[in-house]
Amino acid sequence: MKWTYIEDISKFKDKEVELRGWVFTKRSSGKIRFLLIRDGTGIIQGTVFSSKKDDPLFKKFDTLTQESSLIVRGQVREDKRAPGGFELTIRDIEILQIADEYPITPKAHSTPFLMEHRHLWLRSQKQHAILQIRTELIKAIRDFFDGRGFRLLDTPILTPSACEGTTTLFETDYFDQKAFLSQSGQLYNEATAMAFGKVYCFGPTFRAEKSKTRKHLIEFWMVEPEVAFATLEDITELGEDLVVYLIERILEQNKKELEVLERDTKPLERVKKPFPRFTYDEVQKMLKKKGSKMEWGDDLGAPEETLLSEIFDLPVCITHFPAKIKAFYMQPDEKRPELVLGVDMMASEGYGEIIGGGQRIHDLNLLEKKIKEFKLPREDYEWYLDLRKYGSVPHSGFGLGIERTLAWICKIKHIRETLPFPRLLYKIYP
RNA sequence: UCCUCGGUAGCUCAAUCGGCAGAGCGGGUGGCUGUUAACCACUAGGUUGUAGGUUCGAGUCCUACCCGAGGAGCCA
Repeated sequence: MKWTYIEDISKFKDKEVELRGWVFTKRSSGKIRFLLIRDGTGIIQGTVFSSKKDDPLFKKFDTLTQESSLIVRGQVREDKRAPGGFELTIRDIEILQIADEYPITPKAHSTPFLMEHRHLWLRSQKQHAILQIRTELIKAIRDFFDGRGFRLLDTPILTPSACEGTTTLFETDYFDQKAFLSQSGQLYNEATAMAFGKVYCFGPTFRAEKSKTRKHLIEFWMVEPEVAFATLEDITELGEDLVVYLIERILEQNKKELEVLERDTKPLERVKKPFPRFTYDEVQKMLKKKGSKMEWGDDLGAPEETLLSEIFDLPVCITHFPAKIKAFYMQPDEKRPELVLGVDMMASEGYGEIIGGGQRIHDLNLLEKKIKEFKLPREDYEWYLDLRKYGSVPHSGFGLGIERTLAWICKIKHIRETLPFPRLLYKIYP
């Protein structure tokens, strides 16, 4: 008999199949019993009928507990009464293991309890749907960049120095030296961009920041493109194209999952180019008018992000930030040197910043000056300065946070559900 | 790191003014031929986060600590 996955079940109408999976739930009603089987690709209801009370199949059924592993064989039938439209008439049950009393019941549980059982929570429908979208999102990101001729060139996770600040870095031993877990692949990306033209890296990022909010993770994933010769304008457009493409792909490929999550897809369907685009000056004035306490020179806080998404129902791009609130490598605006050519993209529906990037300094003298101003150890940046000595060109890039993007697409409250095993402030179990 | 709230059965919660620690779900047993978080009956299940204090008496009041949640700052 053919081993079949539940997602392919519609191809086997009226055929005998073998399913391998786990007990999702079961119900019994005298001489008919219902078994909901999940195999990772879907859930199907199996039925056992018998006129005999002591039928051996009933006896087997009765020993099954939630999440017991098994192999079932039977005939696929179309049945409108069954969730999913197809049902399995069970002929045989082969038990692999009878599960202990399963901690996650079909009733309500608190988040702390579920997080303690994250390794099991992954089997629940909603969590399964989110992570299913995650795998599609990652595939879509790869397809977007690969389709545009970008080269995937991953940057190191162990790095000899801080890219930006040192307070938020995880430190570890590297033989007799110190090493830090990467906070961004950007500086290395700039080197590979000068070698390959347009590149991206996709990997985990580590921030020892003691932030405890629904938008923060200690370990998160980021895709970072970097393009030689690109300006702020070019890179902003690339960011828009990427986000539009990702939303389209998920809407196409993950209808079932979005339904499980009860996600209203209308706000996502609206995500088309061009996004509203403003300079920092304009945004600061606009928000001030709406009651924000943000002064010129302040970064946007959580209340400002909420306010922005109340005004616009599309993601918003903000450019030309005060140099003081951005990183040392940001290219200053020619007309107003107190500003830098950075761009942040705020997701709609209050999800906040998903993209941060901009144009990088390509002038050697200016970069040297900035390194001094930011009191960075020059010896750590010699290789980075080399990029400005040997054929320097204007170039730009950005980073897109995978988990924040996914939280927005799924419209879930907390970012911790967007990856299989989130690392949160002080929390590293399981 | 700061502010706020919380910790009672395996889980989710209740317990009036300080006065016998309870319910639903889950588990077990039995019943039911179409269940959808099935239903009905019975049943077992407790060091009330930890340590100390006040009191005739503390789940409840006080002190310290531990753990968790929400929010802020910072960021993607």
